[in-house]
Amino acid sequence: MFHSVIEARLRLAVAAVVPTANLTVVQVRPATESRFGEFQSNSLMSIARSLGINPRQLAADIVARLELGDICAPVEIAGPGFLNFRLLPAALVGLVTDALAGQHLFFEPTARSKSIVIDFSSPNVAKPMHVGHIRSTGIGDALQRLWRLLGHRVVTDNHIGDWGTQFGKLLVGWKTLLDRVALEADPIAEMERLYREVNTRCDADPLCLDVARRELVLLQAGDPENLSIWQEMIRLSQVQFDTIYGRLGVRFDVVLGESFYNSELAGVVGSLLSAGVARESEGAVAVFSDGKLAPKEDPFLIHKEGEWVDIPALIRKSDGGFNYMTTDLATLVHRLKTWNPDEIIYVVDDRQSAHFKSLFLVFERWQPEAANGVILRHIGFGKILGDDGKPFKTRSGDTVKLGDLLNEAEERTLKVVAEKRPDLSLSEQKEIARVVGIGAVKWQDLLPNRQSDYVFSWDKMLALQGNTAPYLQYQYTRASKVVRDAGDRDADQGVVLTEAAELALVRHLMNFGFTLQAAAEECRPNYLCNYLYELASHFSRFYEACPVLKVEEPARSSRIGLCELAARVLKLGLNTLGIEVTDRM
RNA sequence: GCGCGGGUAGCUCAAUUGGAUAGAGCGUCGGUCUCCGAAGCCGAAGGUUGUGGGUUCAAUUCCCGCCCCGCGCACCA
Repeated sequence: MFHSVIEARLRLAVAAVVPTANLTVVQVRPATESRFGEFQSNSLMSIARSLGINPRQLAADIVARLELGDICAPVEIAGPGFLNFRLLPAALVGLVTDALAGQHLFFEPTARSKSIVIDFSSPNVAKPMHVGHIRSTGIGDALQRLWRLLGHRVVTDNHIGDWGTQFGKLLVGWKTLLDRVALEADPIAEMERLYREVNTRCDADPLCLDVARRELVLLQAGDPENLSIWQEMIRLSQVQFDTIYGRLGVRFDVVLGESFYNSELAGVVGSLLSAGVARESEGAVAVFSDGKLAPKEDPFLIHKEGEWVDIPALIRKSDGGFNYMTTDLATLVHRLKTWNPDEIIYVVDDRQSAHFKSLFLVFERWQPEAANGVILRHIGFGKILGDDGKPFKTRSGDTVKLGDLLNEAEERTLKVVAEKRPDLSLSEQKEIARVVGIGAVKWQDLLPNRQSDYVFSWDKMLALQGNTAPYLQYQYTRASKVVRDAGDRDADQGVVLTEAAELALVRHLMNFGFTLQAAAEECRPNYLCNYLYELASHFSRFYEACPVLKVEEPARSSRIGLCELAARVLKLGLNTLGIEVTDRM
């Protein structure tokens, strides 16, 4: 790709002129405006600054050493020291020709493949998946697709909540209140009912709480009856997970729930104690501040009533039970041992950022060498809000179940499809409604910057105009329709790029790879969303301005080719976000 | 109180992490189908980027103060 060629050669030139320069800061990026050419570099100005020399003079010296005559017009030095790169028309034509010949699709796999574990979704056993799971699931799935597309080795791991204190109450409910018929009809709803009923009883009756605790202890001790009930609850929940993930097109390489690590937890605590990282406190075992960080940076300290006091991370409760910190440490160790990854990515709600900060620090203190060899990243995200600016709920104030949400998305879309396309059969309409409805939910979720909250709106996500999944999917159908109607393209006619709309489309296609890489590295799927929306707009303008099937050769074949490439990039890009396309809608 | 996010057009959000004249969508107003799919396209209006300083060729972005909003702050995850 031209981007990496230009960047590599620019680095060579910089190294020749300034041998001491840090070459990683030398970066080339797509030009912000077409009048600046195809690519630009702003890096020389900061290098000049750190060297205390005139940036334009430095730029002139470097440009004199720069060998790009085979692909670029003479490099322009603009303003205080920008470099502007304009591709030769033949280079652009060559790039498109190669793409049409199947040699690339405007991106290239990484030269340095990493292995990455991605932890996302993490639903709980015996509870319905709800709207809160969209974000982790959608963002996590998009990220794993992105990293894989670029040639990295990815392991996706669904860390299911299949262990914990809630099972005491669930067991009591199962043994005393279970309605077999209801369980048969809707197992999740029945288990949810059991939990709620026991929970309210326990709030009023301490005796009930005691019973629940006893059931939990029995479960943890391996009591056969409780164990088999627990396994049945997991099995029933897994059916729900599989249904939802099937509809979302999400799959995991491994599903290792919290319970998988039970046998490791005592060892983790023992190891942390003997390493001197943890100590006993008020009957519990906890990790305290080691005083090496400034109080403000230290997650194990908190400012209260005028002084800094300890807020240790608990790894064993005073009753002997373990916390999720302990489980997360055991999980981390297991992942390192099993996959030896370069990076582990946790796609979890931003509200848990303090937990991950603590987790990573505890691990560093516990196993410094291992921690040194892996990058641990908490990829957080904001909440989904309703129209009222408060967390998104149903009218009656309940959490919105994910299955219901997907149903509604499909139903609402079906109404639109039935109205717009009465000529299609019902089954075709339903298939379109499925693809568009699910796509709309995902797009709305992936489009905003992940760390900010966003407002959930049926009307906005299903709107047929504007920055929505239906708009992109529609542009895809237009492009692919032309390609279908065109029959075989005459490759011998060559690629001709004369119209402004053609050039704008090609320039944008060319930036696909740059965008994929940025989106993956920053773990920001919205970069790809923005890119694809712009691509769809560029295509639409091109389609409006340039007749395809009705124009003389060689423009005809050339433009069919552009439609084909736009369609392929749109489809691949959307698929990388976990969104499907249809040929008709 | 302390920490972490956030505050950008009437509304909902971007801004490739310090770049060139801060961009989209919705809404408003206007134009555009005898012509490859109008679920489209074109145009107009709309901004002191919460606020006050600072750093520099350049600040929505980095630093400091202040004002609002959300979230978190040992034995739930």
